[in-house]
Amino acid sequence: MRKVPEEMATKMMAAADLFAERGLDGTKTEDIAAATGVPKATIYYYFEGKEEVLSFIFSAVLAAVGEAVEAALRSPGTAAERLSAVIDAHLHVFALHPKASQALHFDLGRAARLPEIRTQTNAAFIDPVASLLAQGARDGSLRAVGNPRLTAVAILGAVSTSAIHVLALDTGDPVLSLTRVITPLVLNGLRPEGGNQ
Amino acid sequence: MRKVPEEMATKMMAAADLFAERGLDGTKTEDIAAATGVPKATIYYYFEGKEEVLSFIFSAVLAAVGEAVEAALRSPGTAAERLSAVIDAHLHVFALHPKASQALHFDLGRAARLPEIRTQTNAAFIDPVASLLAQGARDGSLRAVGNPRLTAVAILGAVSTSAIHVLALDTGDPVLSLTRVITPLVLNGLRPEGGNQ
DNA sequence: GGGGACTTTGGACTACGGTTCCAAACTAAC
DNA sequence: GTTAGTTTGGAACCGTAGTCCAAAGTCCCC
Repeated sequence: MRKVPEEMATKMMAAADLFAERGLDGTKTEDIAAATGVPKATIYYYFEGKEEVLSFIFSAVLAAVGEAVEAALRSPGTAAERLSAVIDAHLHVFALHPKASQALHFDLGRAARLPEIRTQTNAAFIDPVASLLAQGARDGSLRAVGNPRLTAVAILGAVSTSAIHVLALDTGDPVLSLTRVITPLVLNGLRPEGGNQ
Repeated sequence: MRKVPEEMATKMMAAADLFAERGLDGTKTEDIAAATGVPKATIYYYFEGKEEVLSFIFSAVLAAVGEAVEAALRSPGTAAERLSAVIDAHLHVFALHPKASQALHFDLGRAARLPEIRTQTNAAFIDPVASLLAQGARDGSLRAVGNPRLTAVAILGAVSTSAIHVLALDTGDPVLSLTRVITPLVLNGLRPEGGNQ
């Protein structure tokens, strides 16, 4: 993949709508060209194919998740409080890029087979949350768990599955309100023995 | 879709491996024919195309989930205990049909666009769990939650995302051992106010 | 202001694979 | 033994992802 210029990158994000609506294979390269205003030949000049366009969009979303999560990690407070901030940050990205997020979730198989996407998912969410869980065990704000990484994956699953669910239902429910469902579930779930909040 | 005879149905399940490995589009109809031993023309006699083969397999898995969950629902005990049984039952299905489950998760987009699959997911998991949560609030074994349905979706997400994660990593970890990660997370997360287990 | 390197684009073309079609053989029922 | 349904190989059709190319445009350096 050639280095994608700023303007091209912006235009390409319009393809997220198509991918979210119809999936990668339901989307013709011509459609991408039409939706983004970038002619097919030009798309192929920059990308190896439509799968690479998809992964380009995914990368952008994952970068946004990564930044949001990182900022939340640096917020003040106990590990438990920061975990709650991370969940909110994650939900914010869904709210900000609903179509791209849906595309990411729906073409998960495609995505998961791309190594950079996999490492980016780890780096953006799983690693930070896993280490946060370890910190929580140390500072006493969270219960120690047997497998922090798997626990992080479970949290990721809970957040993203329900966010996608809400986006797909498309009742006007703001995704952010999910925090009222998820955060107590997770924080109580990881509440230190005997503790109460 | 014509009524699929028993033997054909059994053979077709072999296609799950392909779908899990390469996804629907990475799988050629010829490959399906080769893997199942059913010639292409015969496949087209019974199914409208490969997407219908996929959805046939998904339906089978979801039916298995539905049965397992229903059995768990009928087990004795408080709602909390039955919720724990439901999670185990769900994990059992992943352990029993790993490839088909992976295919289901990876080609989720395809699946989610098929109305029967969507209703089957609701019927097999979301509805029962949501009503279990309501029961738990009544029998006092679980905290009352604002939105039982969304909470059920979050639980579903936690279970399936981490199960897929374990299956994909393909370290010999048995999927069933996930119960030690998920069940405490969920049950503590839904523990009634002030209660301890 | 001319030349080289890179970018942009239209349009023709290729190749692959999903799907359709068909006709011959087979099976089962009555 | 006739009819209805099934099974299959093989050929054909067709849409579309991806390739190729050549003409034009842009940018920068001298």
